[in-house]
Amino acid sequence: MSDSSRRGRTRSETTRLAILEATRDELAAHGYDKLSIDRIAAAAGAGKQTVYRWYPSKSALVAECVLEGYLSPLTNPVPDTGDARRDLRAWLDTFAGHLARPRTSALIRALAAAAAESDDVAVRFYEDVTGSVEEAVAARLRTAQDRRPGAMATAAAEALIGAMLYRLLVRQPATPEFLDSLIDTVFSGTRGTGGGTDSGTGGGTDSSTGGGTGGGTERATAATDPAP
Amino acid sequence: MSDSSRRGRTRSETTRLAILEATRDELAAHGYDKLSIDRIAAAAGAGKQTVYRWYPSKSALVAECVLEGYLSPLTNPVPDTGDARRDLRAWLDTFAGHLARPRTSALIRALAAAAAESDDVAVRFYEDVTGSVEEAVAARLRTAQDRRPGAMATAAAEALIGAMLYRLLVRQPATPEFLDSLIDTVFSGTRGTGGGTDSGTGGGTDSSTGGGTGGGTERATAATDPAP
Amino acid sequence: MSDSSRRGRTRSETTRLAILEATRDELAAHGYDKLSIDRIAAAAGAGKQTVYRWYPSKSALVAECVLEGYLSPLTNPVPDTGDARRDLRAWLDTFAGHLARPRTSALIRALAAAAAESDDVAVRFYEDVTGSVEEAVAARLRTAQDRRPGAMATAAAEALIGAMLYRLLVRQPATPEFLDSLIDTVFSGTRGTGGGTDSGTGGGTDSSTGGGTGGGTERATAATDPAP
Amino acid sequence: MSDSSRRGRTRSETTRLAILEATRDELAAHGYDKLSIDRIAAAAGAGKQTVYRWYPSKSALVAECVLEGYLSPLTNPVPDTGDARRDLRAWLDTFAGHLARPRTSALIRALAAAAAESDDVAVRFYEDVTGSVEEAVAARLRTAQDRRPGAMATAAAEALIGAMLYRLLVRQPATPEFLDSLIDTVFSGTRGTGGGTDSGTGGGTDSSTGGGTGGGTERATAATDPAP
DNA sequence: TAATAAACGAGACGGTACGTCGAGTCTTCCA
DNA sequence: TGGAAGACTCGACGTACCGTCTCGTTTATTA
Repeated sequence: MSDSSRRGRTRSETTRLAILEATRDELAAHGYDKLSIDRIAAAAGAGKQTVYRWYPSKSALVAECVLEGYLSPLTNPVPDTGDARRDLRAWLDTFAGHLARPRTSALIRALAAAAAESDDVAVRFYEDVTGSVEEAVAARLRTAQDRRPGAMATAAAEALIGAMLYRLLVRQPATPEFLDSLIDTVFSGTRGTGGGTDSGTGGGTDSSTGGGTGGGTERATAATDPAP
Repeated sequence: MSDSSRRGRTRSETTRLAILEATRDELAAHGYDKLSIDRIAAAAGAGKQTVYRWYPSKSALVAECVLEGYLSPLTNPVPDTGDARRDLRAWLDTFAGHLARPRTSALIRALAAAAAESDDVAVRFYEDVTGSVEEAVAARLRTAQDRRPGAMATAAAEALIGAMLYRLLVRQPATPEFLDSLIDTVFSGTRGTGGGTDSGTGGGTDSSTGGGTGGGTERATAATDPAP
Repeated sequence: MSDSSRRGRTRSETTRLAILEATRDELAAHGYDKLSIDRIAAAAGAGKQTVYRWYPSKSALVAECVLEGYLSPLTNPVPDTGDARRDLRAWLDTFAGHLARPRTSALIRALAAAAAESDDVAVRFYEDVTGSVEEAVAARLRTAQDRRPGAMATAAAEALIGAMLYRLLVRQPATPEFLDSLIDTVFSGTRGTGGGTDSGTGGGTDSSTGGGTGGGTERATAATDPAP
Repeated sequence: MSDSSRRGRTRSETTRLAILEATRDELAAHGYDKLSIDRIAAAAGAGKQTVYRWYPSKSALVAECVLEGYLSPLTNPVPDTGDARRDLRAWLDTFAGHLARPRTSALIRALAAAAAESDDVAVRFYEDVTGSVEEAVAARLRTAQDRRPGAMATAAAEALIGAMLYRLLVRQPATPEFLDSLIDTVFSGTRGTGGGTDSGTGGGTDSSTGGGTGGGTERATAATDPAP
């Protein structure tokens, strides 16, 4: 192959990884638009040219980090205990736990900024990170008893992820109460007696059941209901 | 007042506005992290010092733009025809229409980047722009017949806005189908486009088959309405 | 004037001089082609941009140094005691003394390199340094009793200077013996260290004396002549 | 021997020459301090390592070029017709002719710069190029009828060469008039009203024709004398 | 006829300096 | 005395070469 027969010294894997790690650290420490290639190269013990040889731009570098998985401590699996609502609530909690860590939140914000500035990063970000998270969430919704159809599962997953990202961007903490309300929104629609956020709207519970709609929904709702 | 009695030349309103407009244009044209104060000053016909006199940093400048309303063609009112689902669907459509314009999307993305990088901008962004949009949406949900409680209305509003922002960031178009699914998610919870998708919930079948969109929405709305 | 009415901060004379001095030192220390603008700026306590603002290239910087007189410890006056030969021999000795100092020789070599690489520097070098030296030497020759005509005085001056420069470039020391021979060449032409060296052509002696031109020359020649 | 019995591939003469030719071309095209080993290697179709294997530095490379004779189109023989003055004037003309060619002058200037920057190159330059030229000129002077003694012949030769080099460095053209004056200076010492530059010195004709031998030199001197 | 070893082209490596751009500060003049 | 113009220091940018170091290949010599 033309590839294998290429002459000249081969690319140093060690250096490649050192650069990516340095980039991740810089990203967490200074954010996307303060990224300094000089600093990254120095931290990686590499020459600047070596960085530029493989990554023509800041965004390409960040994109590679994404691809390499350095930036996705987010992709934890969605549990499956049979109760979709409870499962997603648990997953959401873990997710929020990650985002609450200063380093991770800085990283995600930096990544959001990178995605905002660069189409390439945005697409990579979507395809390699949030897309897969989203798909995992959507898959869990599809396999729930209510058999939520594909498009809706996607929309629901994006609503969850989008709301979390939004809170992160505007610096609003994702409190347990908020997560509850979010899950309620996705699982109960308008009938939000909420997973307990609502107080004293006992009637709400009825109405939800009264919906007479899905047994699946019912059970899911019931699952998170404090009082069966 | 001490203000009015201050000696010397008074601040030039003309210049102030020229700076803000130049900033907005730069933001739309180059994004947040490529903002150049030099360019802004030149475009505004102002000295750099004049810019720095009033705005100590890039983010303060952007924040002022936000405050001034240059960046919020987004705050269009939520209609109220009595049908909350239809109203919000309509509002979402308008919203998506704004975001589909290249200049506006560039602006919002730049603003998201600014918010990601700067706490100050993030808070301003929230308080002056998305917060009020969110509140308008939440308010509409609260006044709906289902009397969605406060926390849930907020969560639902953020789910809508967050999903839209997320789509913007990852460069996924907000198709009408997606908006439909989003509204369905918020209004119908688990029952998707129809209860029929659920396993063994006969009642749902009708609505799902009724499918389509407009009709579906109608029925979906009806379906989730606790009190017909 | 358009110049005097220019607005904005005025050029800092302090900085200008610091840059030129740093350049001179760099030139003596590292030579022309190892000049580092970074180092010059740092040594001068100036920003690189300030250097580049005023001097678009290394050669322009060096040329300015020349013009400013930093590089011409060479222009010592040619004495005039009435004996041109003795005067120029003395001047040549002083000249050689300068060139023997390591710092000065490094500077001149650097300058020669700069002149070799850049037309601009070459012309400046000629007009501001060697040209004036040459003219001083030529002037002394013209005012000698032999009234050497203009073009020849120039050629003789360039022969002297050129020979010195050549010795400097090829690292040959300018010994007193060499300086003697050089003066002999210029003042006695073919007759070398003395008319007697010629192969018995008495006429030659006549012609030289017969020139009638100079008793002065005669005397000057006699001065260094071993055999009167 | 140890040399001939060495194992392994032998040095490629083709490559060696290609490198030297590329160096010469680079030198003429860009000058000494802009020499790029990268470019030379590329132009020679050689790897950088091959260049470095044989020439540890830019100056060694240039020195080798000198040694190889690539840089000495200058060493043309000094004619010997019996009239030293006329011979050297002719040689000087040829010499000036070489220096007038842009490529050659660029090469010599580059070489002067190299000599200015590097002791090694300077010594090589002297020993292999100008030294031999100088010696040829000096030898012609010594065999002249006036039997100019060794030291003076050297000084005179260096005066000629130095003056030419100086003119080259400061970008002053070596006009025929200048060459005449130079020859006059060396051959006539103080009495020169200048050979060719002077008009109306009929006597000059005689001297030139008078050729002969010793008288020739004598007469040549006389020829330039305005006053017999 | 192998095995061995040096030189070869290619080109990636850690670095240094380049010349440019922008940030934010500090004058100087004008209105 | 506010504001334009613009020079200042500082630091990062992305590029060009430096001289060194693998790579895989080619060509001699030696076993």
